[in-house]
Amino acid sequence: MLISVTGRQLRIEWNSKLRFTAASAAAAAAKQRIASHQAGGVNRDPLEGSTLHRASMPTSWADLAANSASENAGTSNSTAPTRPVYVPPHLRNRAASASASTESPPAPPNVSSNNNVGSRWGAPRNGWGNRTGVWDRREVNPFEDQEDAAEEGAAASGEEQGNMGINFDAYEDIPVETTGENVPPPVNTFAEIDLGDALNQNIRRCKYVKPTPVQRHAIPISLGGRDLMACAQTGSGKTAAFCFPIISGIMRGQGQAPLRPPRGARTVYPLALVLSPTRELSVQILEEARKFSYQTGVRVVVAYGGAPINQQLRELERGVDILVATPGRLVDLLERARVSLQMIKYLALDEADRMLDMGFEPQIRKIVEQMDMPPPGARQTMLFSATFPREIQRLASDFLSNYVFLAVGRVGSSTDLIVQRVEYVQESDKRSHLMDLLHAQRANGVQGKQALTLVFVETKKGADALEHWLCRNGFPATTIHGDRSQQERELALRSFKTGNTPILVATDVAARGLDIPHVAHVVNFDVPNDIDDYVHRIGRTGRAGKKGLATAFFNDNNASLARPLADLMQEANQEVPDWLSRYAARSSIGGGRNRRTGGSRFGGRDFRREGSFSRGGSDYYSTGNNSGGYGNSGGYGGGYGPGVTSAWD
DNA sequence: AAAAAAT
Repeated sequence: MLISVTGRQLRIEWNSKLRFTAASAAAAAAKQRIASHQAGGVNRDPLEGSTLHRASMPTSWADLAANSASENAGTSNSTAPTRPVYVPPHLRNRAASASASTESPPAPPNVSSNNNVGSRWGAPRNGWGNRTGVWDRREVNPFEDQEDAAEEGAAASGEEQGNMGINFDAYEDIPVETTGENVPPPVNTFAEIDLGDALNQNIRRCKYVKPTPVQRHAIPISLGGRDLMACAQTGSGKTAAFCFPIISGIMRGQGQAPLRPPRGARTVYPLALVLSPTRELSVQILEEARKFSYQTGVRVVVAYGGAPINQQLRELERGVDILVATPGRLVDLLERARVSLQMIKYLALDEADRMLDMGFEPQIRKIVEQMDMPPPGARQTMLFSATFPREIQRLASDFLSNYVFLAVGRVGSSTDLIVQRVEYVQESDKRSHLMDLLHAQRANGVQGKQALTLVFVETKKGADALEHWLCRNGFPATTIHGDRSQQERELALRSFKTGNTPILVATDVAARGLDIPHVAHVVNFDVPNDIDDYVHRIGRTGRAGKKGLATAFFNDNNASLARPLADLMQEANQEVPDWLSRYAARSSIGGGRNRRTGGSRFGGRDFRREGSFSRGGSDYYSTGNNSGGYGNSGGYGGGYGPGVTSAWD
């Protein structure tokens, strides 16, 4: 006890000292990085990335020694300060699988006496590096529920297990196109890709039989070391598409990394960063990533606002390889120097258009460009966005290096998975109309877990009011919006997912990315002003290839959406009511400012091509390479032949 | 105009 107190005090003292050196070291590192980058010294291929780290590492030995000394001061088995050794995750886990059941598994020789292994794995007391083995006993089994369920009822098929049962047939005719130089060819199966045993096992546990279109294309591109700009929505298998290459890359331990940079002892150095717009989405990504990285030794940690920071700091101190974060909280952590981005090899931006809509561009630019993150080319960057407007194009050219552009058609765009209905409902009739729908649903016996209803409203107050009203009228409802505490939000989401309150009233906080199985019906109680928001909202149903229904309450207040809505429905082979067509014709006179840009069923297209078209030159990106251009499903016998070209006509 | 996000 005394020792730990002493150790703590010592660490605090050292910390303040180190803060000074950390700043100058970071500056030196940045200079060095820029210099080596300019000199071409940075290895652009992460698959042989060892030079990357060496080139960018600060080498102040004195600071390292000081750091080691301070870390060792409070512990009993310390010897002379040793050189911090990086042990890649695949080695960390080696002892684990061999001796998971043993009480005290043997430690790899290079770890055993290393209390200063460092900050990435956090405080010595908690980090794996300090324990007798590398097995993280605290790693909870993310598949527990599922395995329990499987034991109880052996009949539990994939289909029964929520989003595990993906209807792959629905994906078959999703059009995909890639552009860029030397695009790595897509794969048809996970087996074709060398992701490693541990990851393959997790893929099996997830019951993923076959990669989705975005995965088929994106995974080889990322494994090939290329940057990626992907137009795809959540629900298309995006999370796995960026997680698999990251986890596999980290496990390969590309680049014997190195000495721990001299920085505050409590600074952590994640290898991968995933940015997402909302807290709930971050949590969801975390949960998926934990499944994928189970027993790989790769640690995933989440950081977001609205929750006590201390708990997140403790989690970080236990070590982090992949950090999932919302921008605000991450900036906070960076400013406190609790997180350094120096070691980032993978950067993934999820729902980038959403993040810009929410005004995150300054934070994102700060994180990516103004802190200590390696520059494009020295890291691998994946940018995901449902749409591809000018701002995203700018972001792409600033953040990415020689990237591959990948456009995946909307899930359900070419099938009738989501039945869209638009009903003309006056503002004052909305509640009773909703009640009618809910009664009808109940009468049809569609209720309970299998039929969750998600009701979107425009305002937070409106959400609360509607929730109350529904509850009073015998429909168990809950609500999620930005005025509720994070705890309330998470509780509401859980209660909805479990079917406890099968109606969720939500603002746009829930519009994008959230994957809730069994949402059978999305009601746009208030129609959004932006067609993209509409697309995202209805995308909460018809997930993973299942059928869904979307009903919109439309009235005179929504005139501006008439045209894009009618167009969209037509594209999706939905029946467009006559009155809506008339509305659309009337409102289109003013000019289609709200019209979708880019290709019909895709969120956008590679603007580099448009650029080359408009310059009148040859189409650089689609000629003279092995895979650019329309209908680029070469070598990929999957069933989307005709769909690809027609989607662009 | 509203929503989200750091405190």
